[in-house]
Amino acid sequence: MATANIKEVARHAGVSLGTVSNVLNRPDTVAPATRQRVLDAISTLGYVRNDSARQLRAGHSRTVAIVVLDVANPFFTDVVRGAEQVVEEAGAMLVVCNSGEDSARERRHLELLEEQRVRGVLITPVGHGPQPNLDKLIDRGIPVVLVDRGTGRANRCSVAVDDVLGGRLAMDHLLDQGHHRIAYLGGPLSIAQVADRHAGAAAAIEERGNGAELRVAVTTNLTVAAGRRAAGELLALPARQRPTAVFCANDLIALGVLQELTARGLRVPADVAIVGYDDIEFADAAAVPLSSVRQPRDQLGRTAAQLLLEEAEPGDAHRHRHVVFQPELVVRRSSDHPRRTRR
Amino acid sequence: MATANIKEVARHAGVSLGTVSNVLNRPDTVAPATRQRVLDAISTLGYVRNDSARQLRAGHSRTVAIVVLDVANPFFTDVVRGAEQVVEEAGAMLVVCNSGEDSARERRHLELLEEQRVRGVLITPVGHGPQPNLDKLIDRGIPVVLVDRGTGRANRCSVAVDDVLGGRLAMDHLLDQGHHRIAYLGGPLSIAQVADRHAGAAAAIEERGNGAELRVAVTTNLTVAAGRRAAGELLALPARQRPTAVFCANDLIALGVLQELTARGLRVPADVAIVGYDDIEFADAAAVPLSSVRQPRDQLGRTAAQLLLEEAEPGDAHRHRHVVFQPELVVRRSSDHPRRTRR
DNA sequence: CCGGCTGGATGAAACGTTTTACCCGCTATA
DNA sequence: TATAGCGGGTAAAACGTTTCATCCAGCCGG
Repeated sequence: MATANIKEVARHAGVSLGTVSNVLNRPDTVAPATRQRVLDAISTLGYVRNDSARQLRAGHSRTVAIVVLDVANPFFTDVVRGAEQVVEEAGAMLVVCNSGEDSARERRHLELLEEQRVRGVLITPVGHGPQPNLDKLIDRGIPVVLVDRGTGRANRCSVAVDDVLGGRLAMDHLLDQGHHRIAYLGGPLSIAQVADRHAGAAAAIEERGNGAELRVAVTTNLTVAAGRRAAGELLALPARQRPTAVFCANDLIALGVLQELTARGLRVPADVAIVGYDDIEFADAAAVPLSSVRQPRDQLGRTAAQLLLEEAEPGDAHRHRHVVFQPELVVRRSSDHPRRTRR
Repeated sequence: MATANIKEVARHAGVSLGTVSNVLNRPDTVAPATRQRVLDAISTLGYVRNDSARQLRAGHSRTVAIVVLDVANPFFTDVVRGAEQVVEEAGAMLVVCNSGEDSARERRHLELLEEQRVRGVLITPVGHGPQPNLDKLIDRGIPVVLVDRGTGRANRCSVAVDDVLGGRLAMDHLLDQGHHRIAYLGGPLSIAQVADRHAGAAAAIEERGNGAELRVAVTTNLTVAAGRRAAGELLALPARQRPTAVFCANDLIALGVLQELTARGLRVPADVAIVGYDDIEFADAAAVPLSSVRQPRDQLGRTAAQLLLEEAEPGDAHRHRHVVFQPELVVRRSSDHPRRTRR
């Protein structure tokens, strides 16, 4: 069932091969009558363009790749959706590759993508070190845009969200509500995001905390179970040292805290207020809807894709840009309970 | 920076173009000395195979596509991970396409994939009707495997999970625990999965319920909020008509039920037992860990990919198969509380 | 010494497009 | 009337592989 090719279409329509190509690519340059004959031939033969041949001629494909650390992570799925939208509008195709935090798989993907002569690559690289693979791609003239990683590099564009600002927003809100003893829960601090969010929180309290105190409890990871444990430790403190508000490095921790506090008979937000981070889908559906810092994830993807397509555009010199988005605080019941200020 | 091609490599190594190709594809047929010369040339020139040309010659690509209804849905992300594994082991590449439940986008994806001459397509089609697009692909000789949909078709393979059995498992478990008044919560019934799970539950109670009663509450959708509302309605019943156990069509509903019951002062599982469906990540992390029916999602993906690759294998006639997996009940605290049987 | 075989290498064809240079007949303009 | 321009079309080259038929040199058995 060898699929019909352009030559057969031409023969069938009684025109030359070039004309068929014109019908396909520049329909307005061919007379309506012939155009119709060609279209008829195409449909009766069930002709389908052969993209390999097309790419071979063009020198590059019309696909853009995105390499994510984990396809199952909601952060990345949203980024993918955003990127997808832009890429498809541009008539290209987005292929999603999963490195699974494994740099060997990442490298293998990049090699395959290079063989395919992809138009460009959006990527959140594994790790934070130097990236010879990516440099190689860039040397070859394949545009690369970094997603949520290492904003500084000169030879590529990047998009990211300002985690320091996110920490600041959360803390400002808690201070506004009149809290004075506040805890930051999350870890390990080797994760850049965890450290940045803490830095923002610390800065806010320094600048306008008016003597408020920030207690940091480092967790081993960012899970619900870790949140429960951390909450348990807070509860072990004597009542008047106990924080009246906690800011968690992500929503999973926050949900764990919420569960443990509730189970031990404390009321949220009356006894303890909680603010999470990421605004995952469950934040709104929690027993007490969770305040959280939301990142514009799909916009991250959209912008990354736009930068990439812009860079891939032939012709005019492209200047690399580093776009930083601002997160946004979503206040829900878990922290919506002003306290009378007592000092 | 036009990338070096095979001809330049040949010139650089002082051999013919065909020899380079042999080094790449059948290294053992070329003498060690020349082979080494060629490899050196390849590395000094930074040569990278051009996949378009290769595909053009071969007539088809080495990629397999999976078209899912929603990239962000954990069900599909797990299926993708499973498929990915198998496909990559076979040296091919998996591209993930997202139809977003939109049949126009689905069609567009299939068209593009056909232009790319993909090796095969794994797909959960939008809707349940006839699928002219897929039939067209199959006519062209491109293997298609259906995922979690319409098991019966003769001209393609399929993989699915037995939802009727899943309903049965849940209900058997609740009956085993001594429950007599049980509710099934979920909807709309137009969703095949919701209907099948109910059918299984109803069959179980019919066969061995010994007079037990199944009350069905149809919800408008499968969300936490719907679960809360449904739970509220159950609570409105007079205490002795109130079910002592609920089986929910998915975990979101179940979580909603859990929240509402807890908020109204009922204990789970002492007052009301709950069983969910899907075993999402949060099931285990809920305030009361949730019993749930688990589907072998990644195995679904793995098997689908295997069937596809088998069918794509040239040569021997392939017989289409329909593989049905059995779900598994995971018992956690939310239903682990035997009642003394009173009649 | 010859015929046949073999390991190793070669050259050219073929895959299906897109693009470029070119051609033809016609009309409008100087 | 010569010329330029134009709409509509054609032929052929080029893209980078893979494969297949061919070739060559050396070797072995007879």
